[in-house]
Amino acid sequence: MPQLGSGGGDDLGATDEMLAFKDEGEQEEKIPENAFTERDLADLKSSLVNESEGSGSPAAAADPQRVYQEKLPDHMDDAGMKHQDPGMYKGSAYSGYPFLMLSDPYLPNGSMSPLSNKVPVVQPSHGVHPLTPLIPYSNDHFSHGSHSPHLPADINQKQGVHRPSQTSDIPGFYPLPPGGVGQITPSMGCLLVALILTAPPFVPPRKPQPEPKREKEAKKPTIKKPLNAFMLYMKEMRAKVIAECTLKESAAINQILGRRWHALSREEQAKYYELARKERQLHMQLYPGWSARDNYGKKKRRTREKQQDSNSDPASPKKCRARFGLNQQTDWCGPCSVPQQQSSLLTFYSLGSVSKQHFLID
DNA sequence: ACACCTTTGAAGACG
DNA sequence: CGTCTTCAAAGGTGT
Repeated sequence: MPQLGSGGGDDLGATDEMLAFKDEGEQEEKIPENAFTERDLADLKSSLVNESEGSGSPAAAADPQRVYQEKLPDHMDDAGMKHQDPGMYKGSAYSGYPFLMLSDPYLPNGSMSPLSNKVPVVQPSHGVHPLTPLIPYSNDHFSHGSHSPHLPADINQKQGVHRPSQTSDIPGFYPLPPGGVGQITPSMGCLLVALILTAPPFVPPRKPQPEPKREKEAKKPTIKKPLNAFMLYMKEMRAKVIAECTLKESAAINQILGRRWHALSREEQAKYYELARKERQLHMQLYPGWSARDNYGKKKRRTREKQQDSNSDPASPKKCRARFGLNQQTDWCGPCSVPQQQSSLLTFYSLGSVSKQHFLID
């Protein structure tokens, strides 16, 4: 491992990161540390170190380019989506893919990709049913109208969107339709059969819909943004971090996840970038007319004052990169969050040259 | 009930 | 083109 700058006596591969995080004192204080047991904290730190080692390994360091979605091989490009893309996840790169691969609920016959015959590799998230896929889009999007259980009625009808038939390779991040169980093919295996046989017959309660709810349903459903790579990573790892840290506060969890994200190896991150790319493609196919702008203003945003505060943070990664003329794509900014009103040493890892530079922020 | 916090990345808006 | 803004998830917390 190229130890650049520091590294001296520490035997930990990710000394730089760890030291930087600790030395800067940054957001550690924001995390309610009293919520950690000593062991949890140790575990967390140790896990961070282990992951950091991965990112700092010679192999990772030798990787000249970070694999962002724009830089992914062309063979994974649109062509793959247009033509069934049969081998997308067949490669070894995804052999251990942690997400549950379910049948594409949008296929007319609910057929599954051959890949789906593989045993779903699920890291059983705590409190998450093992059969529960990671679902980025709310069921609301698909529960409007009996004619089209999968798509918002307005989109389905207005835009004539047909469910893509080429998405069998797309991870099953989308909700199963209400009758989805019946569409699951034998490839889902005996497990579902057993579940169905042992479970009492499910008779959906025929509760009359209250009028207000109907009004709500009549409202145009909000189509959420597709999740980006980090969001997908968070979704997968949140339960794990919560279990490790006995933390529940999302803000603190997200801070940890952000660090872990940086500690991931390029290859690990590439998996999520690729998945996010496919998510976007699927989203585009499902909602061709949708724009992120559609959701602008649907959330009440914080006050202008707050926004300016956050923007004035001199240590935000974006600002750091911009400030020092670093490449937003290839230069990874190390621990950038520094206590406000305080000078701090920032560390940048330029992937091109595998060099490391320090900048003093005032 | 709902905004805020906190993270990264994508996309739109804007100068 | 570069920069800024907004939103995506999540759940405790505060108003």
